[in-house]
Amino acid sequence: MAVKKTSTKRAALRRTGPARHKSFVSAEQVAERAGVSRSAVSRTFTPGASVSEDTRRRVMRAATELGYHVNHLARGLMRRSTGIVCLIVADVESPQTARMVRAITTRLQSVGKVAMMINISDPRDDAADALRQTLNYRADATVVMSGTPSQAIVRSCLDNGQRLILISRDDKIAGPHNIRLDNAAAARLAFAAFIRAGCRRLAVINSNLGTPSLTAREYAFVAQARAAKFEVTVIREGGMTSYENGLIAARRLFSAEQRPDGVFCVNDLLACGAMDVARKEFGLRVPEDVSFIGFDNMRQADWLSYGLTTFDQPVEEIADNVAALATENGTRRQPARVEILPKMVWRSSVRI
Amino acid sequence: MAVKKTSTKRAALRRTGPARHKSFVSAEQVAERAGVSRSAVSRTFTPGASVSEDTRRRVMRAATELGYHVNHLARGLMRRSTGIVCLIVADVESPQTARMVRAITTRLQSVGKVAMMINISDPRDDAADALRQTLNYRADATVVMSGTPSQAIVRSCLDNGQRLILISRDDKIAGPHNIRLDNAAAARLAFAAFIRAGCRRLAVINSNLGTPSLTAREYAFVAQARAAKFEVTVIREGGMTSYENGLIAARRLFSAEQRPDGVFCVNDLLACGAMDVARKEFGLRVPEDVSFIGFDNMRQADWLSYGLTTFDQPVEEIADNVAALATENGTRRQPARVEILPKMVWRSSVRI
DNA sequence: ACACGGTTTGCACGCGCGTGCAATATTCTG
DNA sequence: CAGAATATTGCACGCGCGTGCAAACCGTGT
Repeated sequence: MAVKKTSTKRAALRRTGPARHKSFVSAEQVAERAGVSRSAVSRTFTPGASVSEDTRRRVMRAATELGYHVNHLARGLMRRSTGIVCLIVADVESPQTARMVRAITTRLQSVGKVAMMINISDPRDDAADALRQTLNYRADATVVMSGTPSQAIVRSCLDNGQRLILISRDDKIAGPHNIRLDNAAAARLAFAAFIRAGCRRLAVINSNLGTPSLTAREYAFVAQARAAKFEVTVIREGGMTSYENGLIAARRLFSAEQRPDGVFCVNDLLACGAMDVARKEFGLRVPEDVSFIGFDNMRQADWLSYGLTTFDQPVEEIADNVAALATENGTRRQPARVEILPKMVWRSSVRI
Repeated sequence: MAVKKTSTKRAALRRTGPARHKSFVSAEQVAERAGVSRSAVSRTFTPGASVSEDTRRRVMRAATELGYHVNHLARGLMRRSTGIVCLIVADVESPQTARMVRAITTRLQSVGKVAMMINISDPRDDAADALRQTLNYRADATVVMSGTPSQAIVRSCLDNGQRLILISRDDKIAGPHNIRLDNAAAARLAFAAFIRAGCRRLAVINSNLGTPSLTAREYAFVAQARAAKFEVTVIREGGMTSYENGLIAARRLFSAEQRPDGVFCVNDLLACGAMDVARKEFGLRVPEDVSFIGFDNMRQADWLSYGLTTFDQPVEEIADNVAALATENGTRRQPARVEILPKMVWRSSVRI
């Protein structure tokens, strides 16, 4: 009884106290108004708990009248799970990344999670600061889409029981789940497509970023071509795989004596830039004079001005995997390794 | 002394107990290892608190050894602020939205906040579910970039003392902060530009979305043109202001007997679609045969294939305002009303 | 030796919530 | 109608943390 009294006093104090600062409604205030114990309020908002229909109604009424909303932070303190999933990303503005973010956040919401987004400025960053944030907010899982986390911080996440999902991080890091694309296989398909189209002077456009997955595309293409006794010009331009660097790279490429007739770009942004230079600045026709193949299948690849043949990153499938890994509860022995073969999307930038 | 003992026992139990489930390290475990009280640990991680250099070092050592990370959720329970800012968005994949999201999340991080992203499926949604999430996580502030929140849920947020920032929501909602663009002024500038270019047959391309800001652009343009005795064709196509709807709208527009020679598109995506159709499907030259003006200044507007004259949404300035409003602590009497005049960006899609 | 001012430390409480346990209310069975 | 079985409720504790308060400590001056 004494306890009840003090609690009532506290609640009353909050409403009329000197602080007067607007504050969130607590379960205790709802309980007081509904004339029940605080437990009853908790149980009303806990699916499967034992509450009579009568008290549930009274609680709900009081809750809506007061504008009560369960505090997920406090709830996360009790339950094992906070419902938060962190997304670590370097370039949300890039069309492909945005596409992936959309797919993942939407999918996560549909399984009752909420996405927290953490930007890192440099894709080559080790993302340590970002992962620390992740730990600070006790995220159920962390999805790393950019950056190459160091072994130390990865260990820290894993030791704390946090699920870690790496997307397209081809580095050899032990522990976390991994979702990757078969970049090499795609690059070999690209080479085959150029040969079938009759291309003889091949080129690759990449950036100096040095991300493993981008490098894998370049290397596999070059290796396959060299094995078939083809010359390949490799151009790496700038620090990001941006449209602008595609422009610059193409200018260098087409200013050379021997102009290539088949250009593999490690992503679509570079490809769009390169195609624009080929057409607007060198008067070349695509695909008659030069063929292009990109990677990602970003929305713009399908625009009339480009019609870019490319490889689709199946973002929905990736999102499904992320959601599954983020919500699974049974502790598995082995980290998952999902490998997806990107499908080639034929458009009009390669001769047939 | 007795209390100390039980707490020690608890900590020991956690490490070797039967649960064996990996769990996060708590301040108590750090305290035990460092041989200090838990308060000392708290104070070590609280800037400005009184801790001697000696204990601070010992705490830090124990913390890194154990892999301790302050639980921001529990901290948010005590402090007034959780550090979370919610972003409510409908179409993260749209280039302009992605651009804004990048600017805002980056800016928020630089002032010590972290962004939580909530997707809503339909921009016409009232975003009630999303705002409830916001309240559940006790976000310090909520930024609404899409959707038109109903007065009821807005009230609920405000009553709970949550800051609410609306971006480009021109609806008349009382209470929240508002950051908007002067759409009407921009539209009038567009009209003036067309006239100076010698355009006589004007048109507007819009969607059926009916978002107030989009509608404002259309209406202001039409009103200005009518006032100057010009005919204006208005085409509204589809439910979203997408590239694809730009294609469809332009096909209708240029199939008419009287082809327009100046087209104002309420955003850049529509404009790119429309330009592509004009050039590829109707063989028109831009800007010789027809001029285009868009809105947003998304990255693609500057691509060689488009060179679109448009109005810049100053995302950095908007992000600055958001960060300022999200962090201010003094309770202000009046909600802020920021109005920004978008600057015209001249490229090559309008004759000069 | 003592007093005094300043710094550091530990205790204890509360933030808002979920949940095991025992007490109580309700329904069912014979 | 008694007694058992079940459904509901309240109590009390703990989740991990910040912080006011008083005790303990340290150095200096007399």
